[in-house]
Amino acid sequence: MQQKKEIINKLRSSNLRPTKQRILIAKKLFDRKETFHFTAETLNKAVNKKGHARISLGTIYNTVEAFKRAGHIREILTNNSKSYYDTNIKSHHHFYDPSSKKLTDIDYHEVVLKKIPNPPKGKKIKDLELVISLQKK
Amino acid sequence: MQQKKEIINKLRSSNLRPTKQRILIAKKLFDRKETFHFTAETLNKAVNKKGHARISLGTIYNTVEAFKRAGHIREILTNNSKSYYDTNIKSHHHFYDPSSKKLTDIDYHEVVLKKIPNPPKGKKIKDLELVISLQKK
DNA sequence: TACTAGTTTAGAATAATTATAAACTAGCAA
DNA sequence: TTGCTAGTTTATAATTATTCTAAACTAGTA
Ligand SMILES: [Mn+2]
Ligand SMILES: [Mn+2]
Ligand SMILES: [Zn+2]
Ligand SMILES: [Zn+2]
Repeated sequence: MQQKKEIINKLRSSNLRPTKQRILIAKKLFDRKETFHFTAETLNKAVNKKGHARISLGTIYNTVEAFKRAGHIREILTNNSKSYYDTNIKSHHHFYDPSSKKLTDIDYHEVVLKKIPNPPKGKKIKDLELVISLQKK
Repeated sequence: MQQKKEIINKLRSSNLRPTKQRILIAKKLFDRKETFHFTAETLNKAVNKKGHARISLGTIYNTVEAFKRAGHIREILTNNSKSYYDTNIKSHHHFYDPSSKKLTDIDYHEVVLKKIPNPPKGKKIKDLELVISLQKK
């Protein structure tokens, strides 16, 4: 759970002015216990609930991109037409349920890779993501 | 390397009429030594080179979808805005180089998973894809 | 050869995202 | 405190990838 102060610091530390909109979006994203997996659309819905000042969709996109560049969120692999983002920025894996289009975290240590191939010449591994797609049993 | 006959059989066996367009696309896709990773756009370019009868982009999309449904190609995980497809339909993994946006196959046996988590209740694993993103060393 | 269901096509429609440019505001300085 | 300005937000237009539509075409069969 992140206080407003912390959120403002987080924004300042990444050279993002703590505007009303960014603070509200950051609260929605980071002021929660569990990891949040979202798209621009779901974030927009979450943020533009009754009782809040309305935030334009443009700002949703701008802010998601800014938070991503700043490393506060990461984009997840899917083969959906929409981009999916994750408030869990640690390297980790996912279950993907195509029927609900929902992602679930798998902790990095829940997966043990006994053997992986060497990266091609001149390249090193930046990240390693496993997606386990599910189906009805 | 697939002969025209084989290609026609492949189409027939999946209830796809072997039209001029489908045969040409299938040749481009399957009549080659290595795995082919492509998007609708790259396939369209490959197929609509000089010397060939022109195939509409609509047909490219229709055919890719039909081949995918028939199991002749599979869609790959990326976080690109375009859909990526693969002529390698065996379960396998990929290196992804964000700078070139190119995928490279990793044979299934090049990766050994020593431990994976149990799928949630009522679900089983349909597929398991690992993507290793690369960066300059 | 003629029929018909399936296919192709150009073009329109849709969906997600990005660009534009005018109005607004956070942070700083006079 | 006020004014300035660079950064930000917003509505709206533009772009990009993909899907839809419906008319023209054709593979397979009778
Ligand atoms: Mn994708
Ligand atoms: Mn994606
Ligand atoms: Zn996650
Ligand atoms: Zn592959």
